[in-house]
Amino acid sequence: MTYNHPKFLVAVDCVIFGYEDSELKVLLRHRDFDPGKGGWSLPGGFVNEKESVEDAALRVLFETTGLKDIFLEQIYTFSEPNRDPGERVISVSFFALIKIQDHDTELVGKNGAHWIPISELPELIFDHKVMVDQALLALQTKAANEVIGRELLPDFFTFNQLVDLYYAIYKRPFDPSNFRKRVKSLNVIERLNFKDKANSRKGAFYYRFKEPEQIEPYSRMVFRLHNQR
Amino acid sequence: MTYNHPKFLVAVDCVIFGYEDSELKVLLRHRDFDPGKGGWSLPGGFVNEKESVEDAALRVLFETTGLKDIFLEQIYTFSEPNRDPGERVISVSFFALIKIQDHDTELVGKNGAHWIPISELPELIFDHKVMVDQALLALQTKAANEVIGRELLPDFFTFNQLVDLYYAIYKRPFDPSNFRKRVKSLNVIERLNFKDKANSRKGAFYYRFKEPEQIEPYSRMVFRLHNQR
DNA sequence: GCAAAAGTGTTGATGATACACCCATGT
DNA sequence: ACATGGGTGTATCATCAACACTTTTGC
Repeated sequence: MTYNHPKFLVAVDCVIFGYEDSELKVLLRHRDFDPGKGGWSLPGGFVNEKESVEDAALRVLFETTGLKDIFLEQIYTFSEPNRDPGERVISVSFFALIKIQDHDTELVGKNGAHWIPISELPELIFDHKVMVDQALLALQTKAANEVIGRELLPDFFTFNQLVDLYYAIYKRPFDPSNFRKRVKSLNVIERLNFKDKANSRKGAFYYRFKEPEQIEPYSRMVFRLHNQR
Repeated sequence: MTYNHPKFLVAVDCVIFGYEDSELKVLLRHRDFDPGKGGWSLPGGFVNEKESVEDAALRVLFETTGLKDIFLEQIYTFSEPNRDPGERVISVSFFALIKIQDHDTELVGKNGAHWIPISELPELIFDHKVMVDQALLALQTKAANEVIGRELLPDFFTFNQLVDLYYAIYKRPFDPSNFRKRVKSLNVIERLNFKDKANSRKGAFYYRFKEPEQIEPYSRMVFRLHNQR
């Protein structure tokens, strides 16, 4: 049997976060087609027959970065009838985390995509700014509930890199000493027996994330996002 | 200009929570039509032209409960190609909170809808069980971040009713004394000068929620959902 | 006066914050 | 030996959980 109701174009838009040079960045596309020609947009695409929105998002991610097996999370569905001035499109937004150093820079360039620091966001078309804001909030929430970084940092990293990542995500300072204590207590990373000597004479040990199966559940960071009053 | 891509049926499904007889309940429909005939489903409906998914959900809510101005929050979009055996349908789930005592019971009956305690959920069609589980989690999260009850309890209520609501939502006990202290400290409810004398000789004061504009921001309950380890 | 529920107070444990201090090393 | 960032320890304060206690009232 079939239903008799209106049908809609369905698209996905991806807020792809990366971390580089102590900055949180988003992958944006410069639009060379209408609608929104000349403006900036999130990488996105239409959903195909026999494809879930998650699969469509993974396809878009592969097309723009050349990477598979990417962290991906659905965020919200935007459906205002006039949100796309061209034609009605219902769009599902996602956020993704990738290690910038791993991606295919050639592909990225070919697609007119660019890594833009979150602090220097240009005007975005349609409701894409809202998507970025929601994605950033989701990233902050994720970072509060677990030690983030597995999908953003290099495989080996120092505590300084980790705390700098948190600083970039939250735009607020963290006491390095207390941060270190907290992260260590959660038992999700392990120290390696070599150091980064580039930034100090003493050298800072490298760490890496443990394999997921070695990690106990409920290892939350739980610092207050809003620590006023 | 227009796009040339496949189009899809888009629907909404609503997890409507109510609170009655110290139990958290969900409004379910008994299906007298295919697919899923004879089973239980969430109230839902297809999205119309020129209607956002939020508007569609509000319409479904009005049709099943007779109520407007309902608390409503989008949760997730389900898009597996085969999730509906009839034809491909992409469905956006919502959760809603209503005061059971306010609703139009006649309408509800006419639609084959029933209030089912969350602890006695029957088998649900398609992926509707997942929708309920996600909605319950969203409700628990909301209850942890603010004092919930404005949309579920009668206008006047006692502290016991409030703590019982929390018990129903979390299925775990709360120390009445500490709960009371916590809620009072958040300054979101105010005591009225009359009592419920039905359950004790002393009588328990009635309270009501303050108007939203009288409430300071960041009044979170913040008790741990998972208080193991 | 006493039972029973409403409501308050106290205490010890836990966790967060601020910050002083020690460590290792290249020059 | 000292400057520099890496890393540890500690004192203070806020918050939470447990539970003893007091209050109010009808019978």
